[in-house]
Amino acid sequence: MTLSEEDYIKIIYHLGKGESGSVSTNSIAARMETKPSSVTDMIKKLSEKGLVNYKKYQGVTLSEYGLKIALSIVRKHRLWEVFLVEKLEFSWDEVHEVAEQLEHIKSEKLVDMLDKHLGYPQIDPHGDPIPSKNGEFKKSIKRLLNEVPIGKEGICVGVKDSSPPFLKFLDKNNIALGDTILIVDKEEFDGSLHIKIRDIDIHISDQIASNLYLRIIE
Amino acid sequence: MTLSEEDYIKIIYHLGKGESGSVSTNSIAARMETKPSSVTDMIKKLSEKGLVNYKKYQGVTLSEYGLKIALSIVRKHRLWEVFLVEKLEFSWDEVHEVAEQLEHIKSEKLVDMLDKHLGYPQIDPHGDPIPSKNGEFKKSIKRLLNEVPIGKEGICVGVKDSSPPFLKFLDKNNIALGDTILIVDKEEFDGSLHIKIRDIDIHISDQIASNLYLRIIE
DNA sequence: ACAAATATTTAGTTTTGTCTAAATTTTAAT
DNA sequence: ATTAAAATTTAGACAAAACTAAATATTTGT
Ligand SMILES: [Mn+2]
Ligand SMILES: [Mn+2]
Ligand SMILES: [Mn+2]
Ligand SMILES: [Mn+2]
Repeated sequence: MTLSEEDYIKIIYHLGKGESGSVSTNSIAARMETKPSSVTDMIKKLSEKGLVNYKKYQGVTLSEYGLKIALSIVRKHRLWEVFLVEKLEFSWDEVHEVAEQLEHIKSEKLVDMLDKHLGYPQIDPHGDPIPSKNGEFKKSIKRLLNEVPIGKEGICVGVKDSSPPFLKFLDKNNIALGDTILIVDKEEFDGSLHIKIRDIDIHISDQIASNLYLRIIE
Repeated sequence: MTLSEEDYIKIIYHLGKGESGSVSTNSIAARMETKPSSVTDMIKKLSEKGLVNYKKYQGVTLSEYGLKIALSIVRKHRLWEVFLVEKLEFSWDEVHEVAEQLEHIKSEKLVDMLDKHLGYPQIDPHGDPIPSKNGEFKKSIKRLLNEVPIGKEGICVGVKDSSPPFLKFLDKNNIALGDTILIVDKEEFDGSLHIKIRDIDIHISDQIASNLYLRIIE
């Protein structure tokens, strides 16, 4: 597998999750930042190699073999992201570009030992699940913080309200994207929440909670 | 710089240290495991880019700019080797192939933070010096253990006698390639040595010491 | 149902890095 | 000083991955 083939396979995997299953040439071209004609050429090659199922004008889906490859690349990508954040002090939003390169390094032992070195993480810094060696992983869902049941834990992955006052509030309360948040308790009276973030308990209003997105595993 | 260009530059750097300075087309071809005609093509391109000095039939040398690039690749290669051994439990002889890939990852921050994560190592697992960010590094020399002055430290990089009995002896005494060895003292009488290896003091005969190579910095 | 718009594929080039075979230059041997 | 051997370069070709422009196929709007 060349680097380029791997990127195509990974993109087809990500796009293929948008229901319908079959992925269009143009959508791949957009994600790859290339031209549709180049995509057609590559799809033909991937099809000949048995990585995708393809019928002219009908879009493309991953074969079983292609899915296996896709998952192994996603696994590597997310493990490297964890490494960059946990070990090299990268922040949440700096890791993607580098992981995009590191995911192509070929060495089974490297991936295994990296996994071990990181303590077999289940999710990456963006809250996305990391496939196991044989391609299994738990689904994750994105929910507003105020809709998360008590006792659940998730990673802060986005805001609904992105106005400066709200962002400033988050900053002042030391809540940042990428933080792990545990829902400790919810007040019946006003819907406000007790949450635990970086081992510190804080209390936030329903208004705040309804503007923060959490990604939850399972 | 493409991956291939970087490999050529690195090889020209390594071959260029064998006196004479100028590197032959055939020697590059041998190291790259490619044909001399392919080397000529690449040399022309590198020459146009100002990375090497080249005159037809006269061999090639790195330009100042080319040397800078070469040192940055060597730096990355050796830092990754340290990472693999120190953090991922790779052994001495398993790291090269993987480092050969990792050295091409492009991210200044990655290299800086990796360096920090590793505690700013000065030498790689093979005892070779790691260039600093601005390309400086100490020279290293390979010497027989019995010729190393008292108080010096080095990394065990090879054997002169590779017969099974000798290798078995090393194994039994827990001396392995890649180990750091400190010369504690030398007995005048028989030339035997007191050395420290993995914090353990051991006593070895001159005969042993004259069959082990150490790589010493500076 | 049909024309217009959109999506996709084909045809023909380009760039990068490689190859083989042939030509040229340098080096080594008599 | 020639000649033979070895090293190097040139010429011509190929595969991978991209592009542009043109040709088809599919969808959509009326
Ligand atoms: Mn990638
Ligand atoms: Mn991620
Ligand atoms: Mn390399
Ligand atoms: Mn090394």
